[in-house]
Amino acid sequence: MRSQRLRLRQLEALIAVADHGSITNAAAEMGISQPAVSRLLSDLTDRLGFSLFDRRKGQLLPSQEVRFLQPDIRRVLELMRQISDVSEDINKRRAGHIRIACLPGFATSHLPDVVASFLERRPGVSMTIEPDRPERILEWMIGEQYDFGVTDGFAGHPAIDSSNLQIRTVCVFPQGHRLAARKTITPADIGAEEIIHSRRDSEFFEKLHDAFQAANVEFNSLVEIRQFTAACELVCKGAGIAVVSELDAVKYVSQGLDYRPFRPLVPHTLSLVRPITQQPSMVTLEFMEHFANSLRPFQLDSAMRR
Amino acid sequence: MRSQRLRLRQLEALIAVADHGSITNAAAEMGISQPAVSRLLSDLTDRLGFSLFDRRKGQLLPSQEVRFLQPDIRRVLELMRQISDVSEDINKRRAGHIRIACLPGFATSHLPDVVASFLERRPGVSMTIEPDRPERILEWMIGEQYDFGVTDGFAGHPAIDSSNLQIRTVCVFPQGHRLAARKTITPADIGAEEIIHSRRDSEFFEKLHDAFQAANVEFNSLVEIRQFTAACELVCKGAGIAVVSELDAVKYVSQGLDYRPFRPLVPHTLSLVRPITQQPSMVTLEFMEHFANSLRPFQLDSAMRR
DNA sequence: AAAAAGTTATAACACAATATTATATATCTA
DNA sequence: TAGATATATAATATTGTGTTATAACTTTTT
Repeated sequence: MRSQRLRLRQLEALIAVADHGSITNAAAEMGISQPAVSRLLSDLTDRLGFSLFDRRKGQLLPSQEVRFLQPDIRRVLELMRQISDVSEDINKRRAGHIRIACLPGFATSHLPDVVASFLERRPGVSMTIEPDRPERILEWMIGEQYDFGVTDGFAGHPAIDSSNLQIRTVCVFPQGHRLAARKTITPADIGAEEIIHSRRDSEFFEKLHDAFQAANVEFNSLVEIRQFTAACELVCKGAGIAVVSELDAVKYVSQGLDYRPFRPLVPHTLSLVRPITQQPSMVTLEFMEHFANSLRPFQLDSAMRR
Repeated sequence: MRSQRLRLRQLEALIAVADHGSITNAAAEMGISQPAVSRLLSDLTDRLGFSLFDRRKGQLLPSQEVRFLQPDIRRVLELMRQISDVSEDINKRRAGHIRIACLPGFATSHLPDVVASFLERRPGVSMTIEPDRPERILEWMIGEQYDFGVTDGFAGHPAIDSSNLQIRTVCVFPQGHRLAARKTITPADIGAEEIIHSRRDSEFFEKLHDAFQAANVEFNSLVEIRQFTAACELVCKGAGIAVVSELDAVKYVSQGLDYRPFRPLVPHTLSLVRPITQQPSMVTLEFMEHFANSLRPFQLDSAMRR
């Protein structure tokens, strides 16, 4: 016995000869010498135990046995080529899969644009986007079910790597509202209005409420809601006014919303999270950077914060 | 760059490590030394251009990128194993495909038994059986659409390798018929009966008719039919009597048919044919032998012919 | 039927891949 | 930090894959 294991090179030679009718042509096609192919085939014949070709007027035709095996062999070669191609794509960041968990509001407002612009230049890359509540997002990070998450008011967890971003907030009101006359809006300006706001147990509500107390203005609560986008919807309908992240506000301008900066600064804290244990794939890293960049225009940078 | 082409061995190592959590275990599983696996992986890393594993508390976990490629890689390895297995099966005559063309009568009478007993001991071997007219069977042989054919009255063709078998013929009649009293049956015994016989342009009809003429007995034609099996059906129903191959006659005993040898000897010539240009596969050769053997009990051997 | 042309097999050898053992280095566990 | 365990590196043997040169065989041509 000359050879033990079935070698890929032998199968390549087999197919090349089957496709080109002679060892000489196959060798030319493979870019190697004729004796090399000759030996690959003789080794393969030893290994398989049956003759591979019938010679008919100068042409080598695959034997019945080879014809029986051919489909599988071609599939192997095709798959090897594919693995090679895909791994190259991975290096060019043109293949891969990213699993994102985010707040429901994000999934419908800011994220789609970011994802679309990211995927546009990366054919072959796919994503899973799962919108859910903050607690669930954290669970998913800990369980490594997702590669990247966007949540808010994240307190920290040993299994989660996070970075917090301060997002500018604005007061939103229907277009043509009396508040449009002001350049910035303070609690005192709002006193009379009914307010649509986030949950009372949220970090953002607390900070906002503190601002009203500090200004000695009554906080006139109308609706308590989970998502900024829902607040914007209600404001559009004329139900009241709200203080939301600028990120969400800009999406509603076309739907009849107007807004002005809110003072004092009460930023909304967004948390970008990922499993700490797992090394993120290179596309994921790239996406996280892309996402962070997309938020920069809305970020409260330290220069402005004072 | 250390390695050019993607090597099968590297992929095997990758999967072994992914499955066993450490290089040491993977090496044990593969039956090679730990440094060997270590190098395979380092070469593969160079080749692919991204890191393959994340180390987490002593365990090597496949990176996101590897997880993305894993399904394809496993499929390749699975296919290689399969090709190896199937080629071994081919050697044991436990895999392969045989395409048979035969006369319609054969497909329903003798062939099924032969095929069944052949396939029984050869799991993995499959067959195509195509019943058709003799002319079509020859076309198929010439066109190498089929591996093996059974026909009758074959005259010879340069592209077809054939062997002719003389099959004993018998006179068939319903059970309890007056002819049952005789040991052998001659044209003279049949004179009064109405005869169901094969087509007038067939070689067998000609020989049979000659026998009647030689005995100076009128040939009392009732029905002309293509297949012996159909003749037997009619004889069972009491329509008349016939001279058919013993091969077919035996199948109808349980359906009320009786038979006696016919004299003079008018054998039915069966032709086993195959494409001459194509080397038959080993299973095909084996089947042809098996088939020829199955006919031996019905064959007119030279000792009896005189 | 012999010569010419073309194809394939074999021999001798070079180099790369794949394995080995021995050993250094890193990592985990207690 | 020490000891145990896992991995990487070095030196080297073996085998797979390639080369060129040449012999043997087929097919075609004369």
